[in-house]
Amino acid sequence: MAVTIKDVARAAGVSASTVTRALTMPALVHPETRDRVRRTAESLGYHPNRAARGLITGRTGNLGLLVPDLGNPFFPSVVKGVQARAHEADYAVFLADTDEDSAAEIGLVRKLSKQVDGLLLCSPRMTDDELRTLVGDTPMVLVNRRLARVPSVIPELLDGMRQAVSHLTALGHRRIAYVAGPRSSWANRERARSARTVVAAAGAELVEIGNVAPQFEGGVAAADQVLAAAVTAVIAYNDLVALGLLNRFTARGIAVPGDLSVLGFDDIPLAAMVHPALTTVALPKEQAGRAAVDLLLQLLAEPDRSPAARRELPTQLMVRASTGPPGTATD
Amino acid sequence: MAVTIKDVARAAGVSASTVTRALTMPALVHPETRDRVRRTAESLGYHPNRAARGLITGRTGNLGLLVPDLGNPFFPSVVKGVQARAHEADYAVFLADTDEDSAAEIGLVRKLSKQVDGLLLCSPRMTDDELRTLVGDTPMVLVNRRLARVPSVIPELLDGMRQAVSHLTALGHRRIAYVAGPRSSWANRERARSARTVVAAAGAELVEIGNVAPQFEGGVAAADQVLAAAVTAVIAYNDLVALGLLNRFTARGIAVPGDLSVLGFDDIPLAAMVHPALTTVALPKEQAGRAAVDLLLQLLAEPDRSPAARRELPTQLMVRASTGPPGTATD
DNA sequence: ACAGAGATCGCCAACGTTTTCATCGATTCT
DNA sequence: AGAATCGATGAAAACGTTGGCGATCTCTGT
Repeated sequence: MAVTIKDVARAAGVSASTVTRALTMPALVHPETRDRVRRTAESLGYHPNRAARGLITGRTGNLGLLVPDLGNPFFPSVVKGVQARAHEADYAVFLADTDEDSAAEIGLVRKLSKQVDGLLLCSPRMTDDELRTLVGDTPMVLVNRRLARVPSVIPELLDGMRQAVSHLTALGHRRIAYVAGPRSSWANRERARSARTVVAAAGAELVEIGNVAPQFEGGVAAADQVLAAAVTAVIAYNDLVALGLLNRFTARGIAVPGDLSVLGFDDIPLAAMVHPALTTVALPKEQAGRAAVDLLLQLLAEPDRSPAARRELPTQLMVRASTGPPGTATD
Repeated sequence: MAVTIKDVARAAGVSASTVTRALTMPALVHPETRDRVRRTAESLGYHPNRAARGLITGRTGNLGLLVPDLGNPFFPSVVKGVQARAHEADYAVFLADTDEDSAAEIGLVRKLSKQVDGLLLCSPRMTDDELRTLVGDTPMVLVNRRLARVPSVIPELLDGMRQAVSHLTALGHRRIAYVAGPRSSWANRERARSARTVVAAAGAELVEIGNVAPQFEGGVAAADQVLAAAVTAVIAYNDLVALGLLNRFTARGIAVPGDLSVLGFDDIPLAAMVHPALTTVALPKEQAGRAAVDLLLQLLAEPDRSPAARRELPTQLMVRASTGPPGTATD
């Protein structure tokens, strides 16, 4: 079988306790024996059994990460950030995809919470109340959602929306549509609210359309309503929806940005690959993942302090080819 | 703290062993006590401590999944399939992204192998030799790669390529390019080989270009070489590369499919969203993930039998708008 | 009625680690 | 010089579960 701590102890001529100490509390053993123990451990290929360690310490060395839909390219980016940071800290991460289903989400939180030291909930779809009942059970941090008393990492959406709307009004747009995402999404509620605030402040008019699914199909479905709304620009809940709009507009012969400017949110890699390239508000994705792990690790290290740390990460407008002055269609 | 098996035992008036048996070997206890134990366990909210169980059984109840790049939409689909099937079987899955780096890959296999019952390697980039040294250490199954004596789930690439080339030659193409992906990718070697075989069999001519990174940028980089090769159709290593080609062709004013037909591999969701929609060979993604878990679970259940089970999954050509008869550009 | 078989269950050791607690020199302080 | 402190180590208990072994009891067949 695998090499255990006793094997190392025997080979190094010390007790098991000393081996443990040499490896995890180096200050407590004589430098000479410490090195000897470490060398023999190394040469024997010893790796502590995490189950045994977890049994006594109560820690698993694992983190859990829940995302609504890996199919939305936004989330893989966050996952990458989480992974990178977690592996640096020698944590492994359980990933679970909830398929945009809040019931599945709750079940997975319950199930995973026993197997991890802490949980990362990315854009959870459950209600605030449901979320609250789960908090306290396990250390957790929210990504892309805010809730009182719960640590979270969120983007500066209001500022992102301000950049987007400033861009559009500077181009001359005065009547702008917002295609809303899922009602259960905090990000959507926040974006809608920001849009209202910012558009009003700019003295322009906002038309709200939706809600639609946060996917390509949602955009396709909303496109005709956008056209009927007689706007000159449309801000989509996210890039996937924006791509759906773009697709349907192309199919109906609407020129973008000539007839209609389209603006997304997220800046998924895809946004720069399509034609016309999508103007969008870039959200920090990998960075959010890393920050969330940092927050969680900090929480695990000092459980009592700072009940609700919050990190707000900057956003940035990426101006590409899908936005322009209104009414400049060439044909 | 958490409720342990002793709490349940005390509450139900039996010994800890009986609780264990009532829950995991129901046949061994009297139906009446079994039900009583189960009810009290339920009411106390008892869940066995996995670390303790793992310590004695040597099983973790975890699976590991390695993918080269979550940013490639192909992999999230596989991941989804793996997750779904694993959760059904009450396994949790560790996900790790190797960033297309074979060294990181090897390290992660080593590291994860101690924390899981089995490993799923999706499109591993390491060499056959490296792979072989890792096998035997931990039960593992390969996805999208074949190696003697190792269980694997792969797509019927030759047949997929045959469908693709038949489609192109039926349209009248006689000189076809293949843009190769990473040299370290088995899938690429296999696709290239299939392309040679099938194109030759069809009496057409194949021009090989590359290797490029399996990403959008790879396609962009290869596009001009494709144009210089004077072909009428191009088959890309995968959809991402195909999209890169498409993008660069559009930028250079090349009409697709008028001047040049473009064909991809994978059928990532994105393929249907772009304009023109991409003709591509659809690979079973979620299905491959599920099949791989099935194989692994079967392997864990009966470690000795069938040293190298292999599942080959069918592929299917999705004809969309990026392919057509050669030389029909309208402008 | 009695031996043997089968069903049901409790006791206890074991899994590999961490963590007190105790031990034993060696050093420092008074 | 004796006491107190400190540094380094080992012995043993504990973590929560499982599984082998044996004890008890109820049947069955003779």
